[in-house]
Amino acid sequence: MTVEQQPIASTGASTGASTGGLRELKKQRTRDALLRVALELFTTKGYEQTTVDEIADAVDVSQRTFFRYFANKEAVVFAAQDTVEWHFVDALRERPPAEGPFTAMRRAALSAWDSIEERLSPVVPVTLYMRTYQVIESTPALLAIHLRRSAELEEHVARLIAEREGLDIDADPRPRVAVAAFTGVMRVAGGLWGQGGDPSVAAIRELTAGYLDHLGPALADDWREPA
Amino acid sequence: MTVEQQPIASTGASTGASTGGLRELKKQRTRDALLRVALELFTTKGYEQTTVDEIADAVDVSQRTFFRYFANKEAVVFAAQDTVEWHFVDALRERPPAEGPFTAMRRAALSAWDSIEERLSPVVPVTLYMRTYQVIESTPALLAIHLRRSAELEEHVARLIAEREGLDIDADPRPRVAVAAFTGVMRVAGGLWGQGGDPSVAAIRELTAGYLDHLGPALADDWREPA
DNA sequence: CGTCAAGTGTCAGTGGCTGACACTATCCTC
DNA sequence: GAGGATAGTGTCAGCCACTGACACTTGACG
Repeated sequence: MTVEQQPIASTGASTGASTGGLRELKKQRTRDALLRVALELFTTKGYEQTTVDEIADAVDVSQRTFFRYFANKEAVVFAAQDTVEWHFVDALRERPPAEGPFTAMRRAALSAWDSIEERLSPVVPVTLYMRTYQVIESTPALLAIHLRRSAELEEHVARLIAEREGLDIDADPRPRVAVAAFTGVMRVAGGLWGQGGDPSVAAIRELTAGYLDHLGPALADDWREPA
Repeated sequence: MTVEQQPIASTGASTGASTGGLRELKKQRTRDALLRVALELFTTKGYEQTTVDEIADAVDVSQRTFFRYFANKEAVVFAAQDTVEWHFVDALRERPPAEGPFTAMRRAALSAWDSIEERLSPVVPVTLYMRTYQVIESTPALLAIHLRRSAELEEHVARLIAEREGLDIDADPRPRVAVAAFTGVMRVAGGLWGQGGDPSVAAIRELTAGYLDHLGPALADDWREPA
């Protein structure tokens, strides 16, 4: 699985090209190679079954070098996830101020899924990301970290919502509470999608939309009316 | 910090005494000693600054023995948390069927805090547990695991709610959605309590109650009315 | 071209965790 | 109460993630 250095010109954008020095370019290539090889290995033989040595060997660098590019083994897994999450935040920032908080979050999530491909593919093929997400959901150690990262994102989003509504986040509990409820539902959808059989973007988009619709009814204390 | 074996009679209940053989008793004592020494060290010098060797040495057993009692270093931390969580589940089971799902969860949480002391103190002093919880909230690695455990608990609670309401959990999304929103809010309260200055049971109880009250208003899309 | 700095490999070491195996202590039976 | 079955423990060797130190190589730039 060795990844040979390709001719300089053909590198496809990648993360953030910065200035075009040869040094910078090689770094970019190494990072890309490590990222893709790692995800490929994780999705085929499993996260815990893959050692850092294997990844490094496949890219012909030392283990030490791997750790200079990624703070730890998990960091590789969440490199793509990071892009996806910021994509959602960006989408939320673009919602018109007239929309209420919940509507804004809902529409941001859906529109983010619609345009995820363009944003993600320079970093990593979308299908590889999808498979990676399934690995996250099914590997306890990764799921744990994913949830903590989600909690951090949640805090970030709560501040954004507070700002939107012109509220002091430490005085008014509603931003955090609303966001907590929202991301709670998102997580349920994500979890079920991870177990379900359809690993497409469309599938998670629809699942998300459906579950969000049930939040209002679910909080009513009387469930005699069917969902 | 060596913990010497006390005379047989004076052992205070502990986890689950089972039959009174000498073997069993020694095991119980070792486990207890490991648990308390570990929590004491974690809360004083920090989780990551404490090595398993230190804990084992303090109890005069080998590192290997530590790992025979606890699957890993984290398991010690969550031994007490486990008791607390099951206490909530038990409280939920005791709510009258007439109560709606959300009301039942809310009251179960509050009543669980009211009676946590009796349930917890045989395992570990309550103040030690409180300090441990703060360690969890402030140690990224532990927070991650805590969140994953919460997600598991959440699934369990969702099944309970579905059962209560006579619903098929795979057909009706409301149980999972309601529980996700509920525990999302609980988590926000827990997080803020961890940062705040008052490490008492009363403090988290009140914080929880207050935040749950805001869930309804927070989901309304119009926040012009103050909370 | 030569100097400087950035990037890399090697090495040694720490900490969490596991399997194997021999040893010791309780238990249970005769 | 001796003696064998069995549970629990210590020791040892080893894997893997990760880190600091240091020497070496290679692109950057005057």
